[in-house]
Amino acid sequence: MDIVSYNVNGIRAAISKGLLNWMESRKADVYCFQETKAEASQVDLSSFELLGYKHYWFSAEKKGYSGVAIFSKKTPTNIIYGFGDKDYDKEGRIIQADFGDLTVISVYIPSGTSGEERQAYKMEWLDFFYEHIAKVAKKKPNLVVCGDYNICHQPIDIHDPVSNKNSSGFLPEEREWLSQFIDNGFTDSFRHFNKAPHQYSWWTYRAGARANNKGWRIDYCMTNAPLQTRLVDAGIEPTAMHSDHCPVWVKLK
DNA sequence: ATGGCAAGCTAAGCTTGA
Repeated sequence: MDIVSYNVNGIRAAISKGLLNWMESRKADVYCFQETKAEASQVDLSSFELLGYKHYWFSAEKKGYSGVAIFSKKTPTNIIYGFGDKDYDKEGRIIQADFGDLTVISVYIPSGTSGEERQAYKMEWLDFFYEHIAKVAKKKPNLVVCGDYNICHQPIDIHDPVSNKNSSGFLPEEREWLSQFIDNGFTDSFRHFNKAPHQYSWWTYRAGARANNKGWRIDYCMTNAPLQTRLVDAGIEPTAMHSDHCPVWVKLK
Protein backbone atom coordinates (compact mmCIF):
# COMPACT_ATOMS: atom_id res chain seq x y z
CA MET A 1 0.00 0.00 0.00
CA ASP A 2 1.56 3.20 -1.28
CA ILE A 3 0.06 6.27 0.42
CA VAL A 4 0.90 9.85 -0.61
CA SER A 5 0.02 13.03 1.31
CA TYR A 6 0.13 16.31 -0.60
CA ASN A 7 -0.94 19.84 0.32
CA VAL A 8 -1.73 20.98 -3.22
CA ASN A 9 -2.40 24.66 -2.35
CA GLY A 10 -5.46 24.79 -4.60
CA ILE A 11 -6.16 21.65 -6.62
CA ARG A 12 -7.24 23.70 -9.65
CA ALA A 13 -3.92 25.54 -9.66
CA ALA A 14 -2.08 22.23 -9.15
CA ILE A 15 -3.95 20.67 -12.08
CA SER A 16 -2.86 23.57 -14.29
CA LYS A 17 0.73 22.76 -13.29
CA GLY A 18 0.48 19.10 -14.29
CA LEU A 19 -0.89 17.31 -11.22
CA LEU A 20 -2.68 14.71 -13.38
CA ASN A 21 0.44 13.70 -15.29
CA TRP A 22 2.35 13.42 -12.06
CA MET A 23 -0.37 11.28 -10.44
CA GLU A 24 -0.43 9.03 -13.49
CA SER A 25 3.30 8.36 -13.30
CA ARG A 26 3.41 8.26 -9.48
CA LYS A 27 0.72 5.55 -9.39
CA ALA A 28 -0.01 5.72 -5.66
CA ASP A 29 -2.75 3.54 -4.19
CA VAL A 30 -4.02 6.46 -2.10
CA TYR A 31 -3.57 10.22 -2.39
CA CYS A 32 -4.44 12.31 0.66
CA PHE A 33 -4.83 15.93 -0.44
CA GLN A 34 -5.05 19.07 1.64
CA GLU A 35 -5.90 22.68 0.76
CA THR A 36 -7.96 21.64 -2.25
CA LYS A 37 -9.59 25.12 -2.10
CA ALA A 38 -12.48 23.85 -4.21
CA GLU A 39 -15.70 21.92 -4.30
CA ALA A 40 -15.64 18.69 -6.30
CA SER A 41 -18.09 20.32 -8.73
CA GLN A 42 -15.49 22.96 -9.64
CA VAL A 43 -13.05 20.33 -10.93
CA ASP A 44 -13.02 18.07 -14.01
CA LEU A 45 -13.51 14.82 -12.11
CA SER A 46 -13.49 12.66 -15.22
CA SER A 47 -9.74 13.23 -15.67
CA PHE A 48 -9.11 11.65 -12.27
CA GLU A 49 -11.58 8.87 -12.97
CA LEU A 50 -9.77 8.07 -16.23
CA LEU A 51 -6.66 7.44 -14.15
CA GLY A 52 -8.67 4.93 -12.13
CA TYR A 53 -9.21 6.95 -8.95
CA LYS A 54 -12.28 7.15 -6.75
CA HIS A 55 -12.45 10.53 -5.05
CA TYR A 56 -13.95 11.79 -1.79
CA TRP A 57 -14.02 15.48 -0.86
CA PHE A 58 -14.66 17.36 2.32
CA SER A 59 -14.65 21.07 1.56
CA ALA A 60 -14.90 24.17 3.77
CA GLU A 61 -18.04 26.24 4.00
CA LYS A 62 -16.05 29.25 2.82
CA LYS A 63 -15.45 29.22 -0.93
CA GLY A 64 -11.88 28.65 -2.09
CA TYR A 65 -10.62 27.94 1.41
CA SER A 66 -8.99 24.88 3.03
CA GLY A 67 -10.58 21.50 2.17
CA VAL A 68 -9.30 17.92 2.15
CA ALA A 69 -9.82 14.92 -0.11
CA ILE A 70 -8.87 11.27 -0.49
CA PHE A 71 -8.33 9.70 -3.91
CA SER A 72 -7.89 5.92 -4.11
CA LYS A 73 -7.59 3.10 -6.62
CA LYS A 74 -9.69 0.81 -4.47
CA THR A 75 -13.15 1.77 -3.32
CA PRO A 76 -13.01 2.37 0.44
CA THR A 77 -15.16 0.16 2.63
CA ASN A 78 -16.26 3.28 4.51
CA ILE A 79 -15.76 7.06 4.37
CA ILE A 80 -16.20 9.53 7.21
CA TYR A 81 -16.44 13.21 6.27
CA GLY A 82 -15.23 15.54 9.01
CA PHE A 83 -15.20 15.07 12.78
CA GLY A 84 -18.97 14.91 13.12
CA ASP A 85 -18.82 18.27 14.97
CA LYS A 86 -20.78 21.24 13.63
CA ASP A 87 -18.18 23.84 14.59
CA TYR A 88 -14.94 22.04 13.88
CA ASP A 89 -16.24 20.82 10.52
CA LYS A 90 -16.80 24.31 9.07
CA GLU A 91 -13.28 24.54 7.68
CA GLY A 92 -13.17 21.11 5.97
CA ARG A 93 -10.03 19.77 7.61
CA ILE A 94 -10.39 16.01 8.03
CA ILE A 95 -11.62 13.00 6.06
CA GLN A 96 -11.24 9.31 6.83
CA ALA A 97 -11.29 6.29 4.52
CA ASP A 98 -11.28 2.66 5.65
CA PHE A 99 -9.80 0.01 3.38
CA GLY A 100 -10.70 -3.18 5.16
CA ASP A 101 -8.61 -3.23 8.33
CA LEU A 102 -6.50 -0.22 7.27
CA THR A 103 -7.72 3.30 8.02
CA VAL A 104 -6.31 6.37 6.26
CA ILE A 105 -6.95 9.94 7.41
CA SER A 106 -6.20 13.13 5.46
CA VAL A 107 -5.91 16.11 7.80
CA TYR A 108 -5.14 19.81 7.36
CA ILE A 109 -4.25 21.30 10.73
CA PRO A 110 -4.94 25.06 10.94
CA SER A 111 -2.21 27.59 10.48
CA GLY A 112 -1.58 30.04 13.28
CA THR A 113 0.34 32.54 11.22
CA SER A 114 -2.36 35.11 10.59
CA GLY A 115 -2.54 36.35 14.18
CA GLU A 116 -2.94 35.55 17.88
CA GLU A 117 -6.57 34.58 17.47
CA ARG A 118 -5.79 31.93 14.87
CA GLN A 119 -2.84 30.66 16.89
CA ALA A 120 -5.15 30.19 19.89
CA TYR A 121 -7.65 28.44 17.62
CA LYS A 122 -4.88 26.18 16.33
CA MET A 123 -3.93 25.09 19.87
CA GLU A 124 -7.57 24.45 20.76
CA TRP A 125 -8.02 22.55 17.49
CA LEU A 126 -4.96 20.41 18.27
CA ASP A 127 -6.51 19.28 21.57
CA PHE A 128 -9.78 18.42 19.87
CA PHE A 129 -7.95 16.55 17.10
CA TYR A 130 -5.81 14.63 19.61
CA GLU A 131 -8.92 13.35 21.40
CA HIS A 132 -10.59 12.52 18.10
CA ILE A 133 -7.63 10.43 16.93
CA ALA A 134 -7.49 8.65 20.30
CA LYS A 135 -11.13 7.66 19.83
CA VAL A 136 -10.60 6.50 16.23
CA ALA A 137 -7.53 4.49 17.27
CA LYS A 138 -9.60 2.53 19.76
CA LYS A 139 -11.92 1.35 16.99
CA LYS A 140 -9.43 1.18 14.12
CA PRO A 141 -6.33 -0.84 14.93
CA ASN A 142 -4.29 0.10 11.83
CA LEU A 143 -4.21 3.83 11.36
CA VAL A 144 -2.32 6.17 9.03
CA VAL A 145 -2.78 9.88 9.79
CA CYS A 146 -1.47 11.81 6.79
CA GLY A 147 -1.47 15.51 6.28
CA ASP A 148 -0.25 19.03 6.72
CA TYR A 149 0.33 19.34 10.48
CA ASN A 150 1.65 22.89 10.22
CA ILE A 151 4.25 21.99 12.87
CA CYS A 152 7.99 21.31 12.55
CA HIS A 153 8.86 18.76 15.18
CA GLN A 154 12.59 19.19 15.80
CA PRO A 155 15.34 21.68 14.90
CA ILE A 156 16.44 19.23 12.18
CA ASP A 157 13.05 19.76 10.53
CA ILE A 158 13.51 23.48 9.82
CA HIS A 159 16.21 25.38 7.95
CA ASP A 160 16.65 28.02 10.64
CA PRO A 161 15.51 26.88 14.08
CA VAL A 162 17.05 29.89 15.81
CA SER A 163 15.39 32.73 13.91
CA ASN A 164 12.09 30.81 13.90
CA LYS A 165 11.95 30.05 17.61
CA ASN A 166 8.98 32.42 17.97
CA SER A 167 7.33 31.52 14.66
CA SER A 168 3.98 29.79 14.53
CA GLY A 169 4.67 26.24 13.41
CA PHE A 170 7.82 25.96 15.51
CA LEU A 171 6.61 27.17 18.90
CA PRO A 172 7.59 25.07 21.94
CA GLU A 173 3.96 24.26 22.76
CA GLU A 174 3.31 23.05 19.20
CA ARG A 175 6.43 20.91 19.14
CA GLU A 176 5.48 19.51 22.55
CA TRP A 177 2.03 18.64 21.25
CA LEU A 178 3.59 16.72 18.35
CA SER A 179 5.94 14.91 20.75
CA GLN A 180 2.94 13.83 22.81
CA PHE A 181 1.08 12.73 19.69
CA ILE A 182 4.06 10.54 18.78
CA ASP A 183 4.57 9.29 22.34
CA ASN A 184 0.93 8.29 22.37
CA GLY A 185 1.66 5.63 19.75
CA PHE A 186 2.50 7.15 16.38
CA THR A 187 5.60 6.92 14.22
CA ASP A 188 6.85 9.76 12.04
CA SER A 189 7.37 7.34 9.15
CA PHE A 190 9.72 9.66 7.27
CA ARG A 191 12.09 10.01 10.24
CA HIS A 192 11.90 6.29 10.89
CA PHE A 193 13.70 5.71 7.59
CA ASN A 194 15.53 9.01 7.02
CA LYS A 195 17.84 10.57 9.60
CA ALA A 196 19.39 13.17 7.31
CA PRO A 197 18.92 16.93 7.83
CA HIS A 198 17.72 19.44 5.19
CA GLN A 199 14.65 17.35 4.26
CA TYR A 200 11.63 19.62 3.98
CA SER A 201 8.05 19.55 2.69
CA TRP A 202 7.21 23.27 2.49
CA TRP A 203 9.05 26.39 1.29
CA THR A 204 7.79 29.95 1.14
CA TYR A 205 7.25 31.20 -2.42
CA ARG A 206 9.26 34.25 -1.48
CA ALA A 207 12.93 35.05 -1.83
CA GLY A 208 13.89 31.89 -3.73
CA ALA A 209 13.39 29.74 -0.64
CA ARG A 210 12.78 26.51 -2.53
CA ALA A 211 15.76 26.93 -4.85
CA ASN A 212 17.90 27.44 -1.75
CA ASN A 213 16.13 24.64 0.15
CA LYS A 214 15.19 26.96 3.00
CA GLY A 215 12.18 24.97 4.09
CA TRP A 216 10.16 23.40 6.84
CA ARG A 217 9.09 19.77 7.27
CA ILE A 218 5.46 20.11 8.31
CA ASP A 219 3.77 17.33 6.32
CA TYR A 220 3.74 13.86 7.84
CA CYS A 221 2.55 10.30 7.28
CA MET A 222 2.07 9.16 10.87
CA THR A 223 1.51 5.43 11.38
CA ASN A 224 0.33 3.83 14.60
CA ALA A 225 2.17 1.12 16.55
CA PRO A 226 0.39 -1.94 15.08
CA LEU A 227 1.61 -0.86 11.61
CA GLN A 228 5.26 -0.80 12.73
CA THR A 229 5.98 -4.27 11.32
CA ARG A 230 4.32 -3.34 8.02
CA LEU A 231 6.47 -0.24 7.34
CA VAL A 232 8.46 -0.68 4.13
CA ASP A 233 9.75 2.83 3.36
CA ALA A 234 8.85 6.51 3.54
CA GLY A 235 10.02 9.64 1.80
CA ILE A 236 9.44 13.12 0.50
CA GLU A 237 9.29 14.10 -3.15
CA PRO A 238 10.62 17.66 -3.57
CA THR A 239 10.81 17.30 -7.36
CA ALA A 240 7.00 17.52 -7.60
CA MET A 241 6.33 21.23 -8.15
CA HIS A 242 2.58 21.83 -8.16
CA SER A 243 2.41 23.66 -4.82
CA ASP A 244 4.49 25.40 -2.17
CA HIS A 245 4.44 21.99 -0.42
CA CYS A 246 5.82 18.75 -1.85
CA PRO A 247 4.33 15.25 -1.53
CA VAL A 248 5.31 12.98 1.35
CA TRP A 249 4.65 9.23 1.29
CA VAL A 250 4.73 5.95 3.18
CA LYS A 251 4.73 2.39 1.87
CA LEU A 252 3.18 -0.44 3.87
CA LYS A 253 3.27 -4.17 3.19
C1' DA B 1 13.73 44.01 11.63
C1' DT B 2 11.47 43.90 7.15
C1' DG B 3 9.89 42.18 2.92
C1' DG B 4 9.57 38.97 -0.39
C1' DC B 5 5.02 35.24 -3.45
C1' DA B 6 0.78 32.81 -4.62
C1' DA B 7 -4.31 31.19 -4.77
C1' DG B 8 -8.76 32.48 -4.89
C1' DC B 9 -12.71 35.56 -3.97
C1' DT B 10 -14.54 39.11 -6.47
C1' DA B 11 -14.07 42.45 -9.71
C1' DA B 12 -8.96 46.27 -7.35
C1' DG B 13 -7.80 44.92 -3.40
C1' DC B 14 -8.34 41.81 0.41
C1' DT B 15 -7.60 37.39 3.18
C1' DT B 16 -4.97 33.56 4.12
C1' DG B 17 -1.06 31.12 4.25
C1' DA B 18 4.24 29.42 7.16
